[in-house]
Amino acid sequence: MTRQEATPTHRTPLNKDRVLRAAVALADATGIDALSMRRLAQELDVVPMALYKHVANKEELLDGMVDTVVGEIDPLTAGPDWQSAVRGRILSARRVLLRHPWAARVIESRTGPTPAVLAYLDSMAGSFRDGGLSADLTHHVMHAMGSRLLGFSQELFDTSGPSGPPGPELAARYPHIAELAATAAHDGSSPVGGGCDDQFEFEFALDLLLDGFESLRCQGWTSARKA
Amino acid sequence: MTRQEATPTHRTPLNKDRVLRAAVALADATGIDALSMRRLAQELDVVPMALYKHVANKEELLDGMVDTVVGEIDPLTAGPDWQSAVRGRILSARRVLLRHPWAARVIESRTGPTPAVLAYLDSMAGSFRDGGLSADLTHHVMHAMGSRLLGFSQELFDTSGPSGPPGPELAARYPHIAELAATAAHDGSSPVGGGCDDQFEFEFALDLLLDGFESLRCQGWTSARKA
DNA sequence: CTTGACGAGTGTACGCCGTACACCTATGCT
DNA sequence: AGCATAGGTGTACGGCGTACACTCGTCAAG
Repeated sequence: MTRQEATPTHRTPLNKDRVLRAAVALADATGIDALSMRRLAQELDVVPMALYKHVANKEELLDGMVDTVVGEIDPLTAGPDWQSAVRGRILSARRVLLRHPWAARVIESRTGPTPAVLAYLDSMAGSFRDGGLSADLTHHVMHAMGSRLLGFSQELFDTSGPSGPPGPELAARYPHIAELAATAAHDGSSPVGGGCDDQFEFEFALDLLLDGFESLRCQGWTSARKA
Repeated sequence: MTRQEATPTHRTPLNKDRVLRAAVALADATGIDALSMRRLAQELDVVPMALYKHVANKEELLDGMVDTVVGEIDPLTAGPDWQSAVRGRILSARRVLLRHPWAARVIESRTGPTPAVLAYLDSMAGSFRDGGLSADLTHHVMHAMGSRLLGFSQELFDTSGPSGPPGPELAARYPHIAELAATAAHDGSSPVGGGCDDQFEFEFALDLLLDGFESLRCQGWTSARKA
């Protein structure tokens, strides 16, 4: 009985890809805070230290997770103009980020770009250049877009908090915020932006920026700063 | 010898304010990752658990730190038009955030707004309203500004990384990024945005947005979405 | 067939973290 | 004088990331 082909003592062996995908799934299911090396190992029926044969440390695990989700963004699709091409890709990125709510915060926490992110940003820069923006303008435009390039704006505060009714004393202390909440409440909302149509807000800012870029391009904008 | 007035066995007693200010100082000096309850207690010559008489837990400590730095933002100053008033206040916020580099990430990590942040946002909303923007437009405008309202855009990646020379193979793989880096390199830069003039990039996006808002206001913009 | 290198998974252990809980002690009011 | 209270202490627990030494199955070379 040296062979144990029938007995399931042999699990399919680990590899970096399985580790990363399990990590993404675990973060999707239980939130990024609950993702520890120990919990992840447990999920893979393995002892914690086994993970370290496939990722150097937790930072590298997080980097890999970022690359995994960035890899889910749709490739470029041609559009009638540069703006709609960029717009479509960014909205695809947004859909990906909405599938993985933890990803935005993890991306922000990385200190350096990972290969998949670099590739994505590179192709984005290419879209701007192809659209006729100068290298100079493209540079500033990429900065101006910031994390919106990756499909999210940091919402400043959790838009779906359990914040109850505004309360009159709060309205007295923060009258303008109360007013905004009231206008948004027409389609179901809570005090500081809860219940807003996030998708609308995202596209509002995105289009404002894209329109601004196009207008700068038309007028041959160039940065006025000199050496 | 029941009195020990001469002996310095009595340290000036702790209070929430001293704790918060020590925490801010420690984070400024050693970075947010090095800020632990134990290190902070040590800094205050106190046993770790003593801190919990003044803050409920670490989350509340971080909330208090956020309020402390937000409180450093200059109050509103009147300007010739609403845009310069808003612009000035935001640039003040930016200066504060640059003094406390850890603050942006901590603010992003809070799940709900703290009182000082609410007060700040409220007065910002008031500036937009006073400038003639409708409550509706003000709402979307606040969202569009996102964290820029508080003086920072998430730079997507550390702009001052130790990333060495671009390297030709990197330029081959990411040609557009290399091109942007090259144009930025005219005033000292590194590959992915390192060495850029962050202040310029920030104001570029800020002004683009403010100009867009003003133009929407002039044309009496109203959100097209209906019930 | 033996051997030995090697890659994958294991087990133990260390030092850090946040914090619950019981305790002490000086202060100040009744 | 008695006592409640607020502020600081000490101990302890469970969780974290991970260094380090190990075992064991596989497979190529001799």
